[in-house]
Amino acid sequence: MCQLFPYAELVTRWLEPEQQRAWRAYVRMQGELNAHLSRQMSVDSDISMPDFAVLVQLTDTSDGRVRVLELARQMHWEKSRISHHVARMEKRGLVRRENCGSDGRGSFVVLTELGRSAIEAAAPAHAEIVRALVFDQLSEAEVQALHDISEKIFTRLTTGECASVIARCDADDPVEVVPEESGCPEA
Amino acid sequence: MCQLFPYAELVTRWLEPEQQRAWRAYVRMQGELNAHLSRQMSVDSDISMPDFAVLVQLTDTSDGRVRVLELARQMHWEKSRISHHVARMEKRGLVRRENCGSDGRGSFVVLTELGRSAIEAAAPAHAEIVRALVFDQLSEAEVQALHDISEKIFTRLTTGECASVIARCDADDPVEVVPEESGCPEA
DNA sequence: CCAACCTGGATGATGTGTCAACTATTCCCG
DNA sequence: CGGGAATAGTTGACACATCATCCAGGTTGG
Repeated sequence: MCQLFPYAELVTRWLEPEQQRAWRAYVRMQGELNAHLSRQMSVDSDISMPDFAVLVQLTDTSDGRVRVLELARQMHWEKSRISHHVARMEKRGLVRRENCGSDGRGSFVVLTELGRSAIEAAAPAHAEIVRALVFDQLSEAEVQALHDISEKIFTRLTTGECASVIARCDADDPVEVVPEESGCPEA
Repeated sequence: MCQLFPYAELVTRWLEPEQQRAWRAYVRMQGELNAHLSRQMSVDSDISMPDFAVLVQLTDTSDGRVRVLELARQMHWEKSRISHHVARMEKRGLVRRENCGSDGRGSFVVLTELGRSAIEAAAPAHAEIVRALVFDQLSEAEVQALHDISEKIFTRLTTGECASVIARCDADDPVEVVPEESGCPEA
């Protein structure tokens, strides 16, 4: 009755006991949190989390228009993912594609009015639920720890031999991670 | 150039600055880590992460056979998810379905030899990569913090008004979370 | 016994993510 | 200028997740 979750036996045998407890707790939490945020988003607005993420990027630019691959790079998505997703969003009127005059192969993704109102409607509830589910549970020290832990792992992921996905999108540019407090491992 | 990631403006306006930093770092890390683990798993073995999770559950039982909904409950998956996934795995020979004698509607999911050897082949590399990507980056204190943070959020997710998904599978039984060191918030 | 209901599970539609291949442009170099 | 090579983006096939719906086998109350 202790195998509430995967990784009970096989995996965690090669991790220290505290490590395996932490890993199982993390994986489980992360899965539930993602599911919960997605569901909540699609319940109290008409968009999904991926829609939301795209719309945020567009909202962040002054003119609400971004080149497709630029979007991919900012979001750490692969180009086919962004392409497919933009196609779906276009079908629903959340964005629109426009040809790029200066580069014949390129195109812009442009925020529509519908898209703008959709994200404005969705954002407050999302922020609220993140606060309620995550930050209301944590002390200041834990918030700091969450940040540091995330940065360390992320840095490891985008450094050295394992930059795979990311490498597909920004090729030469290793990845724009602000060191900020690296204390970077030997890898 | 600071909008490396979603949630830059719209969302995080309603979180404290340190909270928004932590949230963005977490979301980004979590996305990359999931992607990386999945890719790695399918590169150096013939199974996916979801396959792996199912196989772990089966391996954990003495006889390698579990009722479908029991599996769903253990993994916090919804029944249709497990049903679809088992169907795909069956097609590849990793598991097999067997009718349940004592209950005419029920069926067991049974680990096959192929399934057993698949997970035995996949597990070491997976454990190794988790260690390398995660635990090699963290101090003991951080491992502890990761555990505590995850537990707090998970507890909040599975307590009170927001037990939605989970509620779909274990109905009456609120959820089997061992308190273990709750220090549970007022929620 | 049988009708209403509940439960275990399967199914189909749709949205999403990944990979591999493809097209069309632009760039670069001779 | 011309012919690769790189770049921007699309497409199709497939794996995966969710939802709503369905069905068959149990359970219960009359």
